[in-house]
Amino acid sequence: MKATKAPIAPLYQRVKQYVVQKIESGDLQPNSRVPSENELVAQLNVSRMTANRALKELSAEGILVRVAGVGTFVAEAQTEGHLVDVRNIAEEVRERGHSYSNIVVAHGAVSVTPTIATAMELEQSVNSVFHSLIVHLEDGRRLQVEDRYVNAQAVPDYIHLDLSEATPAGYLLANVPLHKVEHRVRAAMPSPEIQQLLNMEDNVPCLILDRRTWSSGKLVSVAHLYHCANSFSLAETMHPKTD
Amino acid sequence: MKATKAPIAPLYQRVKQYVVQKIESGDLQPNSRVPSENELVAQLNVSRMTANRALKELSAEGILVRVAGVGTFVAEAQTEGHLVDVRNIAEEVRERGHSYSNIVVAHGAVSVTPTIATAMELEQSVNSVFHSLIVHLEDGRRLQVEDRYVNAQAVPDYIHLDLSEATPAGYLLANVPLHKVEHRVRAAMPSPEIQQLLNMEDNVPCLILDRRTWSSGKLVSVAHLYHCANSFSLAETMHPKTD
DNA sequence: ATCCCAACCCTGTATATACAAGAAGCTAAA
DNA sequence: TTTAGCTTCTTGTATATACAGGGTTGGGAT
Repeated sequence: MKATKAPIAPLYQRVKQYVVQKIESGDLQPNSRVPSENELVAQLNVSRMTANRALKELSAEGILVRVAGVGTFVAEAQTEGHLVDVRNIAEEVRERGHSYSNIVVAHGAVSVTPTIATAMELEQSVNSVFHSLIVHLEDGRRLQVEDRYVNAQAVPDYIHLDLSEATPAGYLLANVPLHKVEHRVRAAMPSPEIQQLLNMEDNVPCLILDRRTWSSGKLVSVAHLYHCANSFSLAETMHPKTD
Repeated sequence: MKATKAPIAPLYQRVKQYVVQKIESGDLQPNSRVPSENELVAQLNVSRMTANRALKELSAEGILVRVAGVGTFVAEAQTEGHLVDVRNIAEEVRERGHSYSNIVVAHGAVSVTPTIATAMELEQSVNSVFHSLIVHLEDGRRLQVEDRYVNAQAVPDYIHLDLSEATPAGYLLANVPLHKVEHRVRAAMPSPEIQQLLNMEDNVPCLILDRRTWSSGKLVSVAHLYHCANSFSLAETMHPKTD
């Protein structure tokens, strides 16, 4: 064909976008059938190879599932986090091309309990820490509950953070040099509160990432990040050096 | 009746293999230039589109880096601190000063199901893989259930492994060079079989580590490692570089 | 000597075409 | 009724062709 004047984005990317739009708008639900290559050819006036590339890449990205001889379908939402990185969840979501939003359940100072004091390596004289409880959403879907405690001595301005503008992780990464990080991954059944915040069905476990960060030898923050195990896993691929 | 066909991998995969071999053999070092699309056309007698697909996919996998107008180069090997080591569980237990033992539930060849074929990236001609199901014990306590599938073509001697003497991970680490590892951590409720093998109470989730290993571009083994979430978690501490 | 431009090689994108193979449904034969 | 085969739709692979645009290099004009 003679089309293609000054394409802002490559054609195959616009085809991808066309399909993604239909998914994100709710027009196409998980497991529903997406247009076949030949249907995209007819609808969008592109060649089959271009439609093939678009669907193939969306399949490689885990957005779609293709079955030879049957068709192409919307994949079950299954988010994959990174094992190693200390990342800002808002950035991760946006990098996947999705929209980020959050719900702030709590954000203020709380008095120290023995459990908190131990986890945060606090001295006896400290009797107050900051606490935030936030639900992070990806395309409106409840992805993560962040239950975070912050050392008020180390980051006194944390309490003034506007959580509609920034995430705790983003703020801390930008304002406190990171000297040591401890990660722990565990599984557990959700408490009723967590279950409700994540909209989880009964009898489904949580995958929990506990993260503690230090700066200049002082513990800065403890975060418990809860995810519904049905729709979240942590993954990484590495290429070891050949010995 | 089917006509006699060569049960071989698609051409673009063989081109990928051709390039990966050169890298893993040390023939091509990081940052060195790999054959251009047109050079592959001449060397392998394939079309440029096929060479393009091979290089494009290797680029997407992080093996190569492509620069328009310049060429294609071997990517720097990424080796950083990882949450999950590829370790031998028997060694880990003994390093903790405890006694290691195991129960072999199954060890033999099984026929390939579609699920297995997909997970193991098997070609259609392959209809049998090795399978082991082992319970690993630490001081008599059931620590981990290892549900492992091994590519029989890649490691034909695996089936003769004496599991009372060695673990699958130990054997594979010692006998197959490791070129790529994929880890996935997830949580799920145990199947009745897993629950029984781990002696788990009701309503307790599993923490599951899925590990896939490749050598010379071929998938060698898929392992599902099940742990009782009440008594197991994954942890790591790291010291980030100060930027 | 310096600067500009044309030639050339590289990757990136787009199309038309072709055949193979998987899956499902319909039809006709047993 | 059951079964075997045919048709048709789907994805998967492979090729030839074309043009666009980035990057390098070298030659020629100034």
